[in-house]
Amino acid sequence: MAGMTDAQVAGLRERKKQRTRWALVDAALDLFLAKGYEATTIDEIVAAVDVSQRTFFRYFAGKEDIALSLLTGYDTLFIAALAERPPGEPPVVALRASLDVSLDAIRESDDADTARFRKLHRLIDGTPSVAAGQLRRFAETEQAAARILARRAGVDEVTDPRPHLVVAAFMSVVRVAYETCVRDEITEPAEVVPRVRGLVALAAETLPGAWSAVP
Amino acid sequence: MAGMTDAQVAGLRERKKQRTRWALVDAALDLFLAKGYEATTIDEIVAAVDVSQRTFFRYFAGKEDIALSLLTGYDTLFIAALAERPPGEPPVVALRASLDVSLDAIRESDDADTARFRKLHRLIDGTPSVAAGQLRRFAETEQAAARILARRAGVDEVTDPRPHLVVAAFMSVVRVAYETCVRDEITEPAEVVPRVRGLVALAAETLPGAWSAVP
DNA sequence: AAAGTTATGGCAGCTACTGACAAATGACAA
DNA sequence: TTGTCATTTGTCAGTAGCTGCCATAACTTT
Repeated sequence: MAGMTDAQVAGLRERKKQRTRWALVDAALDLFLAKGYEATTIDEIVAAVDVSQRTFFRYFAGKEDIALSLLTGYDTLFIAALAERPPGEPPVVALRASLDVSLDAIRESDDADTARFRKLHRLIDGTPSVAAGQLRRFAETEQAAARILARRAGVDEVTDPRPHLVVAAFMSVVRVAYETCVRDEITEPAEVVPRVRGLVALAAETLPGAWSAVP
Repeated sequence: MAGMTDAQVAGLRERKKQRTRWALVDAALDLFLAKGYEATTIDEIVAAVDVSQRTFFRYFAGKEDIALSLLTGYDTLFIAALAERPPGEPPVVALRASLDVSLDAIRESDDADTARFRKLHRLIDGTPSVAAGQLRRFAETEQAAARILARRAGVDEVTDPRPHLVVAAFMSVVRVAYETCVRDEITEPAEVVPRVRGLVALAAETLPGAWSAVP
């Protein structure tokens, strides 16, 4: 795959939109890293790409949105993969397999997306409002995943919270894994991916014992 | 306890500050519920209490902050309780005991705080930006709790992520519990508290099996 | 009662964000 | 090619969140 961000074949109009979209993202990430997230204004971003401010807000909901826009593709991939896992499979197995799909996508991204991934990880480190945006993304993905697992298991997600509990615990482990990467300034996809896998594996051996330990 | 929000004995100045602070909170919550969170402006809140907008921002960082300000006290209580648990205790036991402390505080709050609690729960339901603020609060509490558990266990929190994993999973269960309350419009502390305890107990029996199920 | 400390108010200003309308630009068919 | 249609873009005007600055008012202390 050449990354999920390019619009293979399409009309001139669509290609042009994608170009300005990613031009805005790249300009924003560069400015954020150069002079700080809060200190960067929308006006500076749109000036670098030479579009109007109004156009910016037609593409993105705000600064936080453009900063994290790279990751929405991987989230979508994760959810799509989860929806196609065989129904008989245990929840955690399905979640780990779907996570592997999105991690593979991160590792096999093209150069442009890899560069954006690195920049984003450097940005999140030391920018609380972007980190807060991350939390929102994880929560949305969690919601979608819980719905899928509940349907798979054939239970009503309103009366039975167990699918949601499993997904929440799983996603929180993934989140902690990414957070340790940010903290240790591990920005390379080739290093991030195995670390996330490793922490999920560690959680799988650690957490069951931690919960049941009631002396 | 008469709630953690009143300033027992103190100078006139301090008492006055607490009064305007909670007057602002109550005015804000009422306005948010009456005409919607986004539709309520800071100007309307300060007009109801008759202070200047500038003063508002000396008390609160913004709308999100004032909406969730009631809960910061309970968070502080949770962290303080966790810090005083005996060091030999297993992490999850310490976390559950500390959670009980903050849940007891919620149930034994005075009438004013109970009313605020109810309003806040009604507000979060259907107000995404306030719900997002909740996520940030939980993340901050998680950070603090992880640090305490790491010190207790005598491990370096940088090299050993296990304390953080346990706390993250635990806090995510608590968060899901609150979310189900909001979804089911359970606003009464007397109903919220047992439900949170129940979901934590359910997680304790469900999650270990879910993680280890690797056929 | 005076001096010192701290909270408040008023203002000026910046930035994020939105609605409405007009101009430009790509899409498509005759 | 040209004319028509749909969509995108720019401009403008306005609202609201938020901050720094300085003078004034209010409590505190001696």
